[in-house]
Amino acid sequence: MPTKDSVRSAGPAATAARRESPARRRVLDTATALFYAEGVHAVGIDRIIAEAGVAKATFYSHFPAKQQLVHAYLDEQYRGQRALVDALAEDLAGEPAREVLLRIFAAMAEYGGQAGFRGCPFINAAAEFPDAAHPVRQTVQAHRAWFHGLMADLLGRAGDPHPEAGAGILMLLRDGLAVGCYLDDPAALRTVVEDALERVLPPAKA
Amino acid sequence: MPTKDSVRSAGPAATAARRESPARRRVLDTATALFYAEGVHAVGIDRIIAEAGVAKATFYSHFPAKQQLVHAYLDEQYRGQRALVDALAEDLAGEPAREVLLRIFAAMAEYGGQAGFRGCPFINAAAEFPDAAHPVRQTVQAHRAWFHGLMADLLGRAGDPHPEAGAGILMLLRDGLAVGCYLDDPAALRTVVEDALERVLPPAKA
DNA sequence: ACGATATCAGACAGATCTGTCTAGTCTGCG
DNA sequence: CGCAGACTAGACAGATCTGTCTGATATCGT
Repeated sequence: MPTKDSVRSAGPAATAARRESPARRRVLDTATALFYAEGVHAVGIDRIIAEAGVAKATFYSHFPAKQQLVHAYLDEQYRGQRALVDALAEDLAGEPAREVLLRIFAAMAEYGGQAGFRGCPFINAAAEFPDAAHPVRQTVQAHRAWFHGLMADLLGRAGDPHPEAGAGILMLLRDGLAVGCYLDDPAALRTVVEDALERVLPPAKA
Repeated sequence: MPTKDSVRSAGPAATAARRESPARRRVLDTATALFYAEGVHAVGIDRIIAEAGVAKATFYSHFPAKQQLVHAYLDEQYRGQRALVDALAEDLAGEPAREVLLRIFAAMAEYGGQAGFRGCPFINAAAEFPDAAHPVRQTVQAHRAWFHGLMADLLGRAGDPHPEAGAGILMLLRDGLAVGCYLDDPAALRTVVEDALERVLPPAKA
């Protein structure tokens, strides 16, 4: 059996499995923390490379420009959120879909209560990128489309007669929850969102 | 009867009635358009004074620093939104409170569908200012407290048994509506938010 | 006419930003 | 050993940003 390294440029699988440079990872981790905590435009390359402990030339060998780093940051957030929620849904595969929805929102509310929570990275990034055609905005769209689809799917399985309409409402609640956990009291929002879901979701099967 | 100008430093009324410098107004109008459309950090002073047709010294004679301009921008947004919504509520003084709520949300959804809509200026500004103690963030808080209070008040008058709980939900819907009108399809959201309100609000009196 | 005030045009300083480039170091593999 | 690739340190260019300052011009009340 060949080691990963012995398989070189032998197809897409090899490409995907290629180990990530530690310098690149450090840069992306640092950028993720800073971009999220302070905003994309407020954080300069110099600061990222200083805090990541990476030389400038190294940075530019991994990312052609800052824009690509921003895009990589958001893309990773998208993949990460998806993986997290998908894992949660898989854990609850036996539960009724309505319960899965409740748990997803509960998880989001709990996450929004953690120290350092600063809202939804996609909403925040969209605020800084007005051009809807920008790659950053396209990742935001991808994230929204995924979440909307997931909501519609779960609503359908929960017996909602109009899953698409309901998904729109759950999207409102999701965005409101993210914003509210940043700007208002996250602890209070936990019960608020529970209450909202009770009013919005189709009643649990008797 | 004295003219406005003949009354000088004769009390708070005179101060409030003092005419605004046209240059200052031009600066604030230009800044409002640019900050909202492109974000605060993305727009520099040079650009604002160029597009406002104002000299740099003039700008700095009216605003000690950019921060004050940003604050003035948000403050004016806050006052403007309040005035608009209060005027709407006054127009509908005869209507039941439930109807007033529906109309407020309908107005917001319609506003969010206009070309150039780029989300809620307060949410967007908050995304760019991480420090909760910053004056900008305090204006954001003031706006949120006002809207939350208005919602609770109207819900109370609409016969909701738990107006505070309901106001939290309406806050979720408001934030979600603003974000959604920016990032999704505003036309579709009009019916979505109507639908959500029907599920959330206490039923209309028979 | 005169003085106060507002405004304009633009140079300037100092910081910071992005991105390029040079030159040297370290590491692992054949 | 010898070489290739990844990395480091930091100078540098060119743009841009905030904020200050000088000096000229226009307006307006008295």
